[in-house]
Amino acid sequence: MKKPEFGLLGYALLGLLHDNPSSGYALRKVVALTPMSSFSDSPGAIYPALRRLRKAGLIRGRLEKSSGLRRRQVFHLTPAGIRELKQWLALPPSRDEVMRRMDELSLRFAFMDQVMGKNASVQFLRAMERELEAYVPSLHEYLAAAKSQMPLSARLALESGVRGYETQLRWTREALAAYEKHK
Amino acid sequence: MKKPEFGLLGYALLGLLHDNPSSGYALRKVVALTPMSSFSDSPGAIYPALRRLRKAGLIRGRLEKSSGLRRRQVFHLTPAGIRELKQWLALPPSRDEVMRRMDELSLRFAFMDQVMGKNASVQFLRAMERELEAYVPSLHEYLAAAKSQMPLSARLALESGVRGYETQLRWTREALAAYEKHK
DNA sequence: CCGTGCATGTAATTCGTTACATGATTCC
DNA sequence: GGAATCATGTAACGAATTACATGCACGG
Repeated sequence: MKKPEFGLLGYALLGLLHDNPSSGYALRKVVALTPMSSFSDSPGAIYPALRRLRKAGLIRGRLEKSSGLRRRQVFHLTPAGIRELKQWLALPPSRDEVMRRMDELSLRFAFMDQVMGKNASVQFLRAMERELEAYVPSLHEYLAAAKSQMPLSARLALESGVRGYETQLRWTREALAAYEKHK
Repeated sequence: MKKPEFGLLGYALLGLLHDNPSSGYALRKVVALTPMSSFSDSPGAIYPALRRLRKAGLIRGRLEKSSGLRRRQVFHLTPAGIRELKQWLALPPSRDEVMRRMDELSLRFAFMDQVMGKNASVQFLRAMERELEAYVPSLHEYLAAAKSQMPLSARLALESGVRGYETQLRWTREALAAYEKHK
């Protein structure tokens, strides 16, 4: 009996619903109109994802007839949904995530303060700092070893990736400083 | 009659095969051991992708019995494969790609010098610079308008994204400078 | 009465993932 | 003889994409 998994989109929706119970249509607009646009706002993505969450008992919908329009359903988290969201947010950033799924880490962190509190945010940032501090030097090593045999554009593309991780590390440290000052 | 599409992985494989005809196993190792690890190196990803490319006539395999091991197949691009690769590489970076698919742009650029020549690389970078110059200010606007209502971690997560695009823009300019000097 | 915006959904297809299966060779 | 490495593949499943379908209400 394996634990069911909900995609990144599923968790994104849980996070959005935690603070603002919303209809599917409203969620689509949030995804489309904010810098969450790495997700698809197509109905074929959002509505099936909501149905999966509902079937798993993580969200419940209230039908609203009031506003003269077509019936719409406002979803909110159930206690099980809150538990699932917190469990996901509590995962510390792993090496693998830092290397290949920074987008998921950003998403987790974005919800962190509201759902888990500032202490959890600081823990999260510290773990991310550790992983990045280990990963960035290994990228530099690879680059130093490989650069001489690469065409210019390939080398530059690789350097662009390394820059990204360095920027992320700098950001992590500044974010930690922001929490320090905030206390 | 719609033009068939090959996934990002398909084009990655075409790009790798352009300079180094390789077996599926060798391609898996390249994906696993270099910073191309955003792709999956699982056989369930690589082999079906190769079969699709072969069926479309973009690659051909030569069976090698020589080395005592199990029979292995070394793939190389056909003329149609080279055409398809070039057509993909010739696409100028669009606004949408800059916003949500920077990974694909990096991949295109990595193969650019070898397959299309340095002039194409410069054209590509100039277009990317234009798109980023238009996009970054709009992100700043959004951030300025929204930041006051956001919890700290959400604001910081958003700022991390903006930093990423700024870094990318700086990199683009430096890359252009590198090509200037190279001439 | 027609287009636009609000609002929800399904169908076909494609692709990736995990897990499994197979087979040959070399090293210990 | 058994583990590790080379090498290729399939099957079941899950999830996203595009495209289509539906229905209500309001403004011009």
